Amino acid sequence: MSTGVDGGSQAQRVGRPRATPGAVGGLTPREQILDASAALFAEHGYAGTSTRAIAEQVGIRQASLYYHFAGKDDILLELLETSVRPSLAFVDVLLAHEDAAAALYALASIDVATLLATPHNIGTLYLAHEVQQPRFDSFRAQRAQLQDAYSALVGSLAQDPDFLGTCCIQLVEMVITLRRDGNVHDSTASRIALACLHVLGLPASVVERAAAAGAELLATLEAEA
Amino acid sequence: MSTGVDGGSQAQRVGRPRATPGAVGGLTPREQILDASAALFAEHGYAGTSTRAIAEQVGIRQASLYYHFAGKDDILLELLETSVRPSLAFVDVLLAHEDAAAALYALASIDVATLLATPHNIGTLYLAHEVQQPRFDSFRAQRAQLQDAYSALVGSLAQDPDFLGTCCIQLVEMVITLRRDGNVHDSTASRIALACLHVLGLPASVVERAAAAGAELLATLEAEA
DNA sequence: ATTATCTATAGATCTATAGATAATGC
DNA sequence: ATTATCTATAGATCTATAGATAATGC
Repeated sequence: MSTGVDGGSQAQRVGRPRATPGAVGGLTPREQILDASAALFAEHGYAGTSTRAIAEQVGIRQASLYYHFAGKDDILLELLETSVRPSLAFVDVLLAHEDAAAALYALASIDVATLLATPHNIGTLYLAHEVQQPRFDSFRAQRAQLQDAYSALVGSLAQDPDFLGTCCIQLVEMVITLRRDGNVHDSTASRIALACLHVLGLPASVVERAAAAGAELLATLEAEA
Repeated sequence: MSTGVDGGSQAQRVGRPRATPGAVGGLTPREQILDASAALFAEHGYAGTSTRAIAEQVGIRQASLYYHFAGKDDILLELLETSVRPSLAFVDVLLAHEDAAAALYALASIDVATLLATPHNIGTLYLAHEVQQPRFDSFRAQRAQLQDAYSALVGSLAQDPDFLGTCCIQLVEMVITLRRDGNVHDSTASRIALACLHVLGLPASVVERAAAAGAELLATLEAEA
């Protein structure tokens, strides 16, 4: 109802065209803005990125951003929300799964994969101070849901689920740093998931079995989706 | 030679006095600026804190900051460096220690304690994007030394020391989040140190023994200092 | 008529410098 | 004379709004 964007691939676009028509690549202007913002926010931080810089990257004028977004904070909010959503979709199934250790392994793997799939390492923004503002409550609430899921899974495996759940989240978010520093390998997701099992203090035999079961569960979930 | 500050507790200060003489509390103006900056940087981030806000908190005029610091970045640099230094002082002794697992436990404990002792949770700034700038190379170099120490200790205990060393650092830095959210307890340091041992995948018996030895080593080190 | 851009600009910052001034101790 | 502050300000931002304009499809 609002923007009325094209559904087709390279459909005729309505409205005044850009001064510089360059590299559109099938993305709507809105998507282009989000993509450019993600890249700049991840590199220079939110406060360190001006609306002018975003517009320049997209190839439009600074003021034109405000046709697509009410403000700079709306861009960040949308980026943050799209980066947690995918992981949350799996939480319910995993919490209901009978083997909690396997479910934890799968959740950590998925979460790492989500952060790796994110354009331009958006995860870097999770610890940005701006995110603590009430403006981003909805994002933090979603992130808290994920936190709760970790704690719930840990609860049936070890003492002190809150602390150890936080440990798991922390280990998962290590992928943000690894990615920033170019230290990501194929095995990164599985090694982090394994570290989550280890940090609980489970015996090696249990960890081994859970990792195998978790990998299988993961394959099943991916096949379904 | 430069500032020529007083050594005495409440010695007569030279120079034009403040308009608002309020709460000095034995701190030199320079220290007051650092303290105020730490508080504001931790709450609003570096880019989100103006020199005006810092000056206001201290009770001086914005321009007066530049008598004590060449620029805003110099303030951040000094804050960052004072926050890693203490941990590094112990690295050499710990690397030379015969029991690597105990040494790792002690290093993690000390590092957590360092981050907890920091005024206003300066650690929050470690992941700030500004810190990636060349301007802060010297800080990052110091932090890298700490990283190397973890990897070296892990090296004699498990495969893949780089990855697992990063896991340990990540677990240690969890204290930053815990502190920000008000979730720090007396046992936080020991629990994080224990988690570092667990994440290596060591058997429970080894972990238990190492934790006890590590705690003892820690007590010895603290007694010396 | 509608859509999506543009130009121009207001108004509010923010950092850093220049130079004046009010204390101090000698 | 020296030190540490102050006032005043230059110059460069930065966000967001107002209103003009150039395309489109009907």
